[in-house]
Amino acid sequence: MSDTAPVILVIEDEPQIRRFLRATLGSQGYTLLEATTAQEGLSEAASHPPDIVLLDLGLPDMDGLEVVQRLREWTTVPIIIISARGQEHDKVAGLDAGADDYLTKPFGVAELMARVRVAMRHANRTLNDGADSVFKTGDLEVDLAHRNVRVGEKEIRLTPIEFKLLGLLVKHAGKVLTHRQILKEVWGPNYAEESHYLRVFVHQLRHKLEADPAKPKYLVTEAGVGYRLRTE
Amino acid sequence: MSDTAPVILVIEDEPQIRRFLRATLGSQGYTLLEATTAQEGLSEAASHPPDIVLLDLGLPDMDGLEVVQRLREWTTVPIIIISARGQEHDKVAGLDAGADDYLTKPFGVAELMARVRVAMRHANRTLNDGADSVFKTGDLEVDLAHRNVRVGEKEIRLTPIEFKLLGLLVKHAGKVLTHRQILKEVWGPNYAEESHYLRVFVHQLRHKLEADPAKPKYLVTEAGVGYRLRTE
DNA sequence: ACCGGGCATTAAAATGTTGTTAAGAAGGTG
DNA sequence: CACCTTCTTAACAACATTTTAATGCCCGGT
Repeated sequence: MSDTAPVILVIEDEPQIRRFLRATLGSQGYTLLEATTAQEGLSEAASHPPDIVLLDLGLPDMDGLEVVQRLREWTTVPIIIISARGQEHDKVAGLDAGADDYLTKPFGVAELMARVRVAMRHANRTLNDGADSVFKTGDLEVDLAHRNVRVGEKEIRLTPIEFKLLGLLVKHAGKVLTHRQILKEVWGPNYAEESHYLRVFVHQLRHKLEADPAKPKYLVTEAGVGYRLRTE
Repeated sequence: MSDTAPVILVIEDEPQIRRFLRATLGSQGYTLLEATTAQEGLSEAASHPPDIVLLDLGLPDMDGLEVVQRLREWTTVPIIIISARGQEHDKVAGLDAGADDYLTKPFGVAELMARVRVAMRHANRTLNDGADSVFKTGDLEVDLAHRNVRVGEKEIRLTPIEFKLLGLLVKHAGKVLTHRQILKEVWGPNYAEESHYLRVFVHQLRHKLEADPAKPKYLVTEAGVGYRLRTE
């Protein structure tokens, strides 16, 4: 299985810092996406939704705070601001705009890495409060933290998108998610109307998870609305 | 959204800083719990679970990291460390032990408040899916947010229009809604006169919800006027 | 008791949504 | 570069919901 490494999007115009981040984060097993302008960063985030965003406030083409706001219109991905501006009011503005953390340059690698780990914890902490993070219903068992899925005794292999889709359903188990909600979360906001993607992947998931894919027990259709993962 | 003020537990031995936090946080509408030792802090957290913990690492009776670990054994409450130790390895250790943020003394009030707000955002997000309002009357249970409906133990599946219609009735439970009101809300303003639509769907709803559809208990007809969802 | 107007019931046609399949493109890996 | 997996795309089949229409029922007024 191509071990799905967490994806970090770096939006930063200074090549030196990008190189530095590429080296340190890359060596820790993260996959890096890079953008050198705000525009590029926003569209990159939309087309390849990352697990974490590292954002430099001092971009040439747009105010960093606006970038935060634009991201927050559709995603709750952790945003860590990296900025040369260390004034308190800058930090407050950044955090209140929706960022999750704020690091002032120059910063230490170790601290950055630790704060990235905190962000990963938050991202992975699904909506179940403190309880064990394995979801069970019937024969189906989904361990979000360890990224594995079982039906009965059998381990199920899922592709990245399949897992993301199932993960989303698990996080909102019992609740109906609309096609648009799912598409925006899994594929990114540009795909909100591409509901045929969803059909294909729901089909594949059922094929892997359901005893009788034609009569799904877990991943049920709410016709005209969306899909739902049934709880017992 | 609880109507009660968020509770912040401050574990800090220096009276000055406690006083300072009491003043600033208190004036922002937070309720403060205070503990001056690690022991006290741990038992306070256990007996009155707070929404956020502010933890000083330099406590007299126990290492701050151990406090974090002990808390993390049972709670995911946001922990913000406040410490005089500003060395990078201290921060890394604190964050990796399970803290969510790390502020070095001396810190600005505004930044602390902003980071508390970030923590509150995180804490609230986990609750969002849980307890929305579910409407109940007799055996009927309607959860608008999750979009599901039950009668007794049995899950009822509704089509989009059926659900919209029932949802409207739930939102105005107990009140009579005229045919025109319902038609305008559910089908749109151009359908205000098409009352036969309504009859068909009321019939279908009753068929799915009522024990005896001919003698409706929940969805009752107000002859000459409209329909009403009966409350108990 | 009869009539009429609103209401309930039913079912088939029309419309819209979802499921299925397969082939080709893209991406990653050795 | 050649392999493999995964993703995208498209076309068609299967299904569910909504609309439409026709019929029968109940109740109050005369």
